Amino acid sequence: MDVWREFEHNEITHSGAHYLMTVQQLIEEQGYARVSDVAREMHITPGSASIMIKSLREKGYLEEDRNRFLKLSEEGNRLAQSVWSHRQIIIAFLKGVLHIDAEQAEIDACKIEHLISTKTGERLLLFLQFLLSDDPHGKAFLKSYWDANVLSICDLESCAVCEEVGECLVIRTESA
Amino acid sequence: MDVWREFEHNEITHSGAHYLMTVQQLIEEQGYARVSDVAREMHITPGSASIMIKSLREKGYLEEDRNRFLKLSEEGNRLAQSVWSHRQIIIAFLKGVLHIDAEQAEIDACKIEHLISTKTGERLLLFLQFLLSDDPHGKAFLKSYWDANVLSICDLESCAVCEEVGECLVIRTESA
DNA sequence: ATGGCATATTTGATAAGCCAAACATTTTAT
DNA sequence: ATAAAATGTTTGGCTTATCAAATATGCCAT
Repeated sequence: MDVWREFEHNEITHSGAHYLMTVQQLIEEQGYARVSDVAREMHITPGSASIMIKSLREKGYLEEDRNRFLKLSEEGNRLAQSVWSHRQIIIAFLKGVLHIDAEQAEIDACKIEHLISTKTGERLLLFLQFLLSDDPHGKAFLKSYWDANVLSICDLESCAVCEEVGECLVIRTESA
Repeated sequence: MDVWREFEHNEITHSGAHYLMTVQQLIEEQGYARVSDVAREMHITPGSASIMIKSLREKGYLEEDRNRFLKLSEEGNRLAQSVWSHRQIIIAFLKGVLHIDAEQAEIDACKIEHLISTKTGERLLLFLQFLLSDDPHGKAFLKSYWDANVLSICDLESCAVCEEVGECLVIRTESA
């Protein structure tokens, strides 16, 4: 009961998820991540970053070595990966199926990526995978759907299934 | 830029949306809504409700008559209606297409209903409407998709397109 | 080894939204 | 008409996550 209060009961907050993903991204891009790197990247003050990162350390999502270089714990990595995957899947669906423009798709995905359940993420992925599979019904359906609805109101330059759908699924299935 | 900060920039907060929908629901069900009715219905203290309702009044979403009976302003009504429609559409998609079980579908929908853009809600509705239309590609696709994927992992008692999809769409198109 | 810079942390403030508890007001019932 | 019950508001406290500004720590170069 009180489904509406579930809004706060999440594995990670929106803010927390973005700290973790930023650490992951910085390590990938430049090999390391310190408090100030995260702050710069996220456009928040070092003070805010310091406090939030301390809290994420205490929760076991982040670790710091003797030289103050951050890395994700196993749990932190799992979380960041999960949220990131959800984002890719949602963006692929919004752009590739519903033909939402890229900017809006990213905003929508960013808002809900940490809120959808594992099950929903999983099923949405299966759905997209089927649409891209060799089964002819998927393509026939999409074509028919776009012909009937979307093309007439579509504000995208291209209405083909976006490349990103394919990319995302590859990345996701590799890392899963 | 800073897409992740968009999370806070919404027309209404999660909490606010539920206050408005509760007022709407109470008026429908019992003809009136006072501060204490809303508090009781939402399982929050009258103090909290008093403060939040004052704030929603100041923002122009709620009005109070001389006898302290609440009603939605035009803007409040529009917002509540919009969030409620989004919820119905998302639930219909999660249950009817992805075969997420009812309980999880409601939780997921409740978390994201106030966060998705108007465009996304609109397109998702079109998508569902097409799936339910007379066009044969929709049905063929769904059957093929479920045969290939979902039936094998489906934990629902029934895998037919849920009744709710139809209901929701009727309600929505009537009120739109 | 001392000044200067980058980096990190702490402090005090803010905003939302909840709680409990005290207080105020209004309605109802006798 | 007055006591009791229902209803509404205020106050102070809590949490999360931000900011600005002050302070601390460490590092490098002269």
